[in-house]
Amino acid sequence: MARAYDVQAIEQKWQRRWADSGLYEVDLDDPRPVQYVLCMYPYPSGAAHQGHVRNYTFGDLLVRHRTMRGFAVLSPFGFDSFGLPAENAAIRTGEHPRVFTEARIAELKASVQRLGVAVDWRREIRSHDPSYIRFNQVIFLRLLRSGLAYRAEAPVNWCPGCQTVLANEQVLADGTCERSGDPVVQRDLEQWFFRTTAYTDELLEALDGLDWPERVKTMQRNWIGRSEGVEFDLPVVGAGDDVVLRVFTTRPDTSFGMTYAVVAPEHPLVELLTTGAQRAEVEALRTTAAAKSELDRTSEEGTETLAKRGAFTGGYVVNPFNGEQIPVFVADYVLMRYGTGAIMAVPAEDHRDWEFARAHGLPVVRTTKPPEGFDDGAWTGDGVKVNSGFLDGLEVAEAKDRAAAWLEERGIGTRTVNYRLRDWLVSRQRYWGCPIPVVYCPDHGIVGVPEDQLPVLAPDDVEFLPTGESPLARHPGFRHTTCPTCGGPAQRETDTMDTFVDSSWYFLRFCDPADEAEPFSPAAAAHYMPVDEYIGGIEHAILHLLYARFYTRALVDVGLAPGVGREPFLRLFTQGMIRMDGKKMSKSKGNLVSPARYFDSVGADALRLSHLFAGPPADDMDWTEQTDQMIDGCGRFLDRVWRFAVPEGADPHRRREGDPAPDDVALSRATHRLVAKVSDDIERWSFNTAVAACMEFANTLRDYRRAHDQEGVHGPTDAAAVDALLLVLAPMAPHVTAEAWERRHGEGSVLHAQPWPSFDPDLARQERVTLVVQVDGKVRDRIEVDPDISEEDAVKAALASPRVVEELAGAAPRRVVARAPRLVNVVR
RNA sequence: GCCCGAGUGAGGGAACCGGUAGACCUGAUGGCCUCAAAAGCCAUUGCCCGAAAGGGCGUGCGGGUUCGAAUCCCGCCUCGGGCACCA
Repeated sequence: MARAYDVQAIEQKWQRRWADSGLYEVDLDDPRPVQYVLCMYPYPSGAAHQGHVRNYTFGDLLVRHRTMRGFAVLSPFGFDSFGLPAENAAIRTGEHPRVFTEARIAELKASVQRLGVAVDWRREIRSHDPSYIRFNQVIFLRLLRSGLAYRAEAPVNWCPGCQTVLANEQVLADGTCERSGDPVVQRDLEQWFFRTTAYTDELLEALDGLDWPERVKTMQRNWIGRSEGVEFDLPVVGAGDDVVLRVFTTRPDTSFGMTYAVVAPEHPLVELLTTGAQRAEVEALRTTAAAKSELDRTSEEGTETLAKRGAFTGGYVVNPFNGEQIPVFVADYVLMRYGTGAIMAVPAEDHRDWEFARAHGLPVVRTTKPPEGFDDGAWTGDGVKVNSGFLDGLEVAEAKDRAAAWLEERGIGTRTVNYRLRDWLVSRQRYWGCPIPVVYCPDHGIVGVPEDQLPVLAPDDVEFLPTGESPLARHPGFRHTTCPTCGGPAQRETDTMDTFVDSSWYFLRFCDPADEAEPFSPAAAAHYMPVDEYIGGIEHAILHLLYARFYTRALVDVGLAPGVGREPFLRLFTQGMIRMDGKKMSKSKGNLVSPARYFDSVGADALRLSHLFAGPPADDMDWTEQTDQMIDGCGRFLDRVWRFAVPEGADPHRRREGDPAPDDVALSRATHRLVAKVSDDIERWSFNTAVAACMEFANTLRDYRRAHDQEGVHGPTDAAAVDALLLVLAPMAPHVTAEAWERRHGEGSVLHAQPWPSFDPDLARQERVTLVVQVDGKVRDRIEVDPDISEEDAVKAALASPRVVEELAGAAPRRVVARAPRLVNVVR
């Protein structure tokens, strides 16, 4: 495609110019009001792909736009550089993860710079840098000291073949190890945790005040999974007065309908409940349950398996509501870690209980009257209570409350809240991550490495073997150390932190990236935080965003971030993903379309513009055969803009001065409308229509110039139109607009240092608007009217329309609806 | 199964509060320019009837509310995403 200007030379020139001028560098003493615009820092997987381009195009638009609006915009960039892919590559090729990772960072950084993104590169951080590791570890130790980090036994995925713990991602869907193919089992091992559950309620409640997509907030709410209910005791038959089975339910109103109870295989009362005759069956069930991972336990379905997954213990408990004895089953679908590890079963009002009761031939007693015509299955909806003693006749909500109060009065139950959210397991048996700075001393137990000895760095002289075991665990020099307290021989922790820890505070480090004394100065963090616009993929809706919210609170509470707000991200924008052939475009799917070829052909401006123009930023975008043509179209548009702004050779348009003629005023009005429209569209993230408005304006400008070919265009009006177009396009296609501006206004005039254009609302209003005249809701005429036309005059004009006169044929209209100046509807 | 989100020309999309459906772009067709091509420029482009003027239909499907529905309500269908034994 032949272009109107030298794309490569101009883009290179301005990228250098922006970097050299420090236009986008901000400091604490900057007098301008602050904005913090941040794109989620990327895992460096190599050169940028289209997802990055889309992300950074949106972010850069905001950075440049807000800078022009007079803000000091903090726009940092960094790399989430620890992670599994580098270590897997090391195992495959023997190349050290650092070498591998830094090469990928160089590639990604080069392509981000080639995109022309405005970044304060002085603030670049990489999570594998020793300074970042150091403060990661400082924070860990502070959390440890305050009890927010702790070590405990937890069920983990264990591969017997590899003799190691696996991450969930390394367990295949069929429950086998991705490397050895052995079935993965659950094992209890000591692991490190962060106490996210200390903030459960706050994390849930504070969601209401966030300017985030409702979808993301809902996902977080579901993930936290708050459920209110009641815990109460069922006395165990024949086991003495104080032996009780405690159950949790959200439906205490259905208690009269419980016809059996179920306990988890690991439940401590299983031994006691199981009778001799049932022992073999119960033991068999417990053994298979223990061998299964939770994934297995939760993936089976159907009545047949339900029958096999539960066994009668032979024991009975008493329903305190009606004194009836009910059998106790053990089943693997009841989870020990949730609630009390035991449930009451009400088959009439719970789907799973219904299925289980059918499989085991257990009775069903309805306690909520189902609606007419509903006769089969569990009814979980509202209704009037029946068969429920003192609850009879009440509605479900009221009955829940009464039943709970009844239990509390008798001292056999309490209202409780259960959550799905668990503490965050942060230890990884991995090399390429931040070492956990802890030592195990035979005499002093867990001892944190003193802060002045940080960072604890992983040694480089390790072997990467395909055993699945971390090289750190096999490195005697790293492993054997001395106790910081007593100096005696001790063992170093060889686990590293989950990489989500790194990404949970990098936005704070960006505020003060060179600080050698502390993770960040609280004053600097308070100055820039919270992030005003956080932009990234929807795939981070739960984990990263929840962890970062937790971590920010924890940092405030342990005293590292006084004065910083508890919510890190004021506004969140989740861009849609790019799909190709119906699949997400990603490296692992092998369907990447590299931005590099567009940089080399149409240039960064055209590629950026096409991402903005393709559709709403939040929507998914399909990359098809037509996408290339669309990108070319954006290049053609930029060529037109260039030719408008920088005429080649002699200016083909004669220019006149003096008073503007009506046509000139019309162009001036269109210019004000353009500025108004683009300003508004950018505020509401409607970038695609902002681009469309620019294209429409270019058509208007073309028509104006063509119409005045003979007598000449009005110089000042024409120049103002072109300048306005360059200014509003400046955040979208920064290079070509910057060059065109400089050629028009002379060396030293920097487009992106100009203030964002203002507009006159009076001029931006349409001079004439189209009044639509309908008869019975069908369009019959269009009349050009003054935008201030009164309703009365609008009706008068409509009724005078020949088309309306014809339709009415002399009859009086039954009704006339007027919405001046847009519409009059004549109803016959 | 439950909870979200989305369905508009040949394609991407626009219509922000219920008021001209299809802005803008891509593609396609025809034309101008050219020795030719590229680039550029011009015109047409939802479907049907009609020579035209004009008319009818049309926003996944079926109903409803309204003077008026892509937009609101009810019931379906399809696609995408999240959660998925959480008691």
